[in-house]
Amino acid sequence: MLTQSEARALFDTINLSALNGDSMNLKQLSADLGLSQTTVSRALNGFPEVNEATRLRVAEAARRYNYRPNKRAKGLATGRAMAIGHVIPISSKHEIVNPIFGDFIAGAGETYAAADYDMVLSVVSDADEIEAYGKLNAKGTVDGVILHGPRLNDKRIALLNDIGLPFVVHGRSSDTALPYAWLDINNRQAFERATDLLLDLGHRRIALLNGIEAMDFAHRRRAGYEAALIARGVSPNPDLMRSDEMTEGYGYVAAAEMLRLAIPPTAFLTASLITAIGVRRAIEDAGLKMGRDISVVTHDDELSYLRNGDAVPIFTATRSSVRMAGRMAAQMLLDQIADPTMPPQEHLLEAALVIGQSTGPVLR
Amino acid sequence: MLTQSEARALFDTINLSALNGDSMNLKQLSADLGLSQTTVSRALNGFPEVNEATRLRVAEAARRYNYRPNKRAKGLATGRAMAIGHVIPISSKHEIVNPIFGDFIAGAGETYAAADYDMVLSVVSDADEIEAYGKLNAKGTVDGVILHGPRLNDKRIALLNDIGLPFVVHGRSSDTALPYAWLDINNRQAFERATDLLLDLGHRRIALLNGIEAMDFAHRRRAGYEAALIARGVSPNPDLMRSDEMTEGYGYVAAAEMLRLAIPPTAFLTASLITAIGVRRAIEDAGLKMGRDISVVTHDDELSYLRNGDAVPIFTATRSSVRMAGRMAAQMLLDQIADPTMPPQEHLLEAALVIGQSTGPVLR
DNA sequence: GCAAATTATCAAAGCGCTTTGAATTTCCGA
DNA sequence: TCGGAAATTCAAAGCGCTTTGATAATTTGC
Repeated sequence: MLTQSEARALFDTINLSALNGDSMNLKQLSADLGLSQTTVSRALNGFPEVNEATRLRVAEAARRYNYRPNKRAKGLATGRAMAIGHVIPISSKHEIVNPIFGDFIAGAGETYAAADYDMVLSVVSDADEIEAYGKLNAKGTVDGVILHGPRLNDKRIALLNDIGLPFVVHGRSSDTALPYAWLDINNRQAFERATDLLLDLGHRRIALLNGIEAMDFAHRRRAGYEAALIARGVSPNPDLMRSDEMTEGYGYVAAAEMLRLAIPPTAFLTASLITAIGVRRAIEDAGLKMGRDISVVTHDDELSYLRNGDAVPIFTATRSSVRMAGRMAAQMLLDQIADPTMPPQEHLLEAALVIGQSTGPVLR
Repeated sequence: MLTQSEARALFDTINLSALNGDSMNLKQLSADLGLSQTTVSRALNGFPEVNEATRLRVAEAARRYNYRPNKRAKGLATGRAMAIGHVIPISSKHEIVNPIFGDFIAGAGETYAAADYDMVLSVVSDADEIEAYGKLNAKGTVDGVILHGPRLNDKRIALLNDIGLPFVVHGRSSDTALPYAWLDINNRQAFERATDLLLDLGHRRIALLNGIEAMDFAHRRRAGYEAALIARGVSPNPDLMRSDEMTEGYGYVAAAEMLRLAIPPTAFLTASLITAIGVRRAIEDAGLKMGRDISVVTHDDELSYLRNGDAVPIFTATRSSVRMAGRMAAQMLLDQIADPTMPPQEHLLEAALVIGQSTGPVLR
């Protein structure tokens, strides 16, 4: 018969951790190895002052016990969370929980995983977004954040600067005085080129189904569109411009209405593939054929589950992978965290203009 | 002139924390209040043994200093991570980074936020998924996980049971012996009813564009579809069944091919709205009209940015909000964590069958 | 062959919180 | 007015890690 403490001692020597996950810890592991916690910790973290033979022995034991340093303890000791935050405001108006976000997150997640960082998502109501950053920062939940969906003169940028939490903006914010790190595509130029293409094909009544124009990207796209029109002496027509959240239904309704105008547009420029799909539906409902009767150019974020055709694109499009953007933005942030003295990085990606089956010369 | 230590002392009394986030902490706060850390901690955490006047004084100071307990320290002391994990395997084959996932996450995120839990996303390569759970568990990163995209006899369920990490499955896994917590929609019945509807309309050649059938939900949907056919004496025709990832392109290609058959189908049953959009494109490309020449029924997850029409649905559909499912699954998991003795909860949601403009009687 | 330098290891403090067990204060009825 | 119960508050230990500042073991230089 064992005494209670004997039983306890025996129990402790048995390796349960590999099975039930009840955490082998450093104390236990170093006791088993007959080493100090210091040495074991250093062996595992690649410090130079530990004997190579010892290191091997430690590594082997760690593997056998499936030992993984407790994240909270490590974080508390080092002062680093090893996590990056993404705040997702949820509102009826502007849904950032959209397909673009999913792909961006996937890309960023790949980068985090490679660097052994976690990704923390905070879903908050629109009103609580500002507070959410303060909270993440004060609680020390994350080492940095990615800022999504920047608006014109976005006040979140100043906030993050003030609280001193490293961040990278996916997109840019016009009229923001402070320097800040950002990764954006050249929205203005992309839409200018897209509009140019349509003008080259003889189109003069070109409709713009833009995203919400309080969003910086949409603002820039409209600027590109208007600049291209004006450069050819076509004055932008308010009847042919809409701005809304980029849903399929928006594309359908807006296009259907415009096609019923006395002088309907001959081409559409839309802000997302999903909206373009709505436009196509409206075109076909009107008994017309896309690419012959009506041209469509869209922006294509190369979403993984919504491809714009295979070899030959369905839609003529300005194209830039949002997933790649996620990977890059995440890396920028990790770099900045690793070296906080670095000046804010800026990254402007050019979108490709790919020709698909949705555009053609204007009919006379 | 101040000595260094005087300057330091002064510095310490100034409330910088509210501005720069350099963490007011419990020690500092209780020193300022002239109270012990114990009392301050208890005041903030609502323990009964603290004087109400004191509690007010503490709360007020905490607010003024924007004090938020350090998450890692709290977690280390309590042994709880206050975080839930979602593992997202990323592979070329089966993209879980799909629109459904985004909405589910949004729903779950709402529940977590309300309970002051964080959401941790782990993006891993397909091969690393199993290890990812072990890692999250051993490091103590999360208190539980949601299991996504269960397959038939999914081995991840046994793994999570073994390591003792609380989890809830979004979906179910047929042929799994162990009891486990799950939330699923009644896929079988939904597709049985959808097929019934088409049969009632006189259709006999009904095509099924299913999801990947290694996935449990797709397996059940096919079972429902076949059961309905057989009940009416129609034998399932392999030429009219496909199974693949639910993209738009898949819907288009599969439908286009089937419409070229010697005896083409008169109706399609598809697994997602996106696939249905591809089917519609194929129908229109073939010069036919959806709802008149060809009927389409789809499953609709009520994604926030991809609505199936407004008042009148575009597609006749089996409908169930995946966002709501996210909310519920998250709550189930939190409940289970709060009371680990609870037997695993099971939740079966029925899908609504809503009639849209995409179905009609078969043409003779 | 011995002091000095180098290498390998360790004990203990500290990260910021919670919680235990004890100490202090206040309140009440006898 | 006094002793015990109730109400408050506190000091200290502990969560599992890293890191500092020794200490012990081994080599090296002369």
